[in-house]
Amino acid sequence: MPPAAPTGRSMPTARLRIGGFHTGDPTSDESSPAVDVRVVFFALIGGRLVVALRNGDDQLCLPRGWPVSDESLDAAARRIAHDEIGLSDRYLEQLYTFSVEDEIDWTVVITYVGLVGSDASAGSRPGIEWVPAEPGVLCSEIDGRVIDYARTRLRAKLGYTTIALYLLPPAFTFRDLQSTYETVLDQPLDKRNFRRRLLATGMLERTEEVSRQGSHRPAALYRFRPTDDQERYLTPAWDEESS
Amino acid sequence: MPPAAPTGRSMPTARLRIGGFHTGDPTSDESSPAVDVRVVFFALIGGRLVVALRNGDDQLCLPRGWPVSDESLDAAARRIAHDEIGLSDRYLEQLYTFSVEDEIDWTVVITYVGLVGSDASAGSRPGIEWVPAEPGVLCSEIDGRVIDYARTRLRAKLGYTTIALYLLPPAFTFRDLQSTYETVLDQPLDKRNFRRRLLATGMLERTEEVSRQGSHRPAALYRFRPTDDQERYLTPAWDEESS
DNA sequence: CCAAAAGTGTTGCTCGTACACCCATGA
DNA sequence: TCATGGGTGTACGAGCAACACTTTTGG
Repeated sequence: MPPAAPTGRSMPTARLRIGGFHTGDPTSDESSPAVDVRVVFFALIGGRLVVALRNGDDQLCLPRGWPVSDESLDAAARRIAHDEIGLSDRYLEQLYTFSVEDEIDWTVVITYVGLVGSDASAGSRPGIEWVPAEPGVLCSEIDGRVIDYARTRLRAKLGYTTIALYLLPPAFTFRDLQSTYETVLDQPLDKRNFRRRLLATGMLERTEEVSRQGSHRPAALYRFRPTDDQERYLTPAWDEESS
Repeated sequence: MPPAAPTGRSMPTARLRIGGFHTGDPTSDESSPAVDVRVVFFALIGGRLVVALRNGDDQLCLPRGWPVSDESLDAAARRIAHDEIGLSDRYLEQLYTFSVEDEIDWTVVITYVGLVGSDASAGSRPGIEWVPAEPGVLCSEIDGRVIDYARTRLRAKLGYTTIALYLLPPAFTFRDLQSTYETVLDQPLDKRNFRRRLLATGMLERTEEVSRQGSHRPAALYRFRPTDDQERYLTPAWDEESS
């Protein structure tokens, strides 16, 4: 089980809450934590994996917000995606939940990972900064660890799912695809084996178009087959939309 | 993204909340959800995979509790393990977090999976019932889905980790081990291949003792090597112990 | 015609799977 | 000696990793 780790100096917000109550249990007036949702948005910019950070109290921090009533946690995460990144319809997955406490606040933090097409950085709201997703990102320690963990999971998941899709534009060359994998996995891959393996999955579809750039042979453009229902492995098929 | 899924016929909603607000926003006195932690405890009893349920309002439900201040979520889950199952030092892993809402309550539920040695059912508190972990368990619909999902994850994880360890007594025969896998995976396995594969992992250590029972050749007893630090795959290496 | 990236096959090895018989014991 | 489960080896196929040259284009 996850061994103890530092408690994290997170945000002094002033927020009190009274009454965590419970079905059947009448002890209804103890303090109970605030809840907030944070999202690690990844994108590929200039061949680097980057995350979206915004200004926090005294340093950069992950985009965040609170769920409102009548809103599932997933919906809250989607809303944050929309409000902060201007992001429409992308990949979003729950990561982990933990609690943070300091002298003032007690907060339960539900974290998500979101993937954004490389273009979307353009559409992101002002106040959002895209910084390289390497260990030691300038942000709170807690958020830094969340980012590291998110990256680890992204890497692991790239192996057995099609989520790379969400980091790429609708049409892409094999080189684009391979670079994406190489960037996220942080290791070089063999061109022929990569091509063979990806083609073997049947996820790819070659389009008529080609990408001409530079004085060399043009590259065929591919897209993902609309068979995109396998990236949900290890995520519950239920999540109640309250509303 | 987990597309909207069965909305769960739970909860018609009343409960209003205004304004999801953000860092820097001082609107601090709106309602915020209660938080509770539920644990799906699995054990093997009589060759069946069973879960621990306790009496809820009108039906069985998962063992649960709320985190108190100065207590991490993991610690809360451990406390529940101790209070409800009388469980000391076993495997516990976070599963998923979601929110539930009805006319009265708005709750964020953090779920865990716990694994219990087959013996431990004896030590469980009165009021706990161990029921077969099959789809359609008699409990609330929400809890039922949590159990199903927990089982799915357990099954998946058995493939690439050593968690089977926690469902077995300290010493066990190869048959015990194989039955455990077969029960959880719900499929028969080849004896020789199973043995070879498990030995190849190097996790097992043959003890001097044997298990004599029945009129046939006694079986060698094995135990897991104290190399038990790999079952944390896909779980963050950090989790703040507040306290 | 040159530079630069696109595209293409084969081979060896590893790992998983299928499969059947002898062994040790208690009754 | 018999019934019962414990314990063992081999052969095939699938899939992955390593590896180098030809093709097409723009300049």
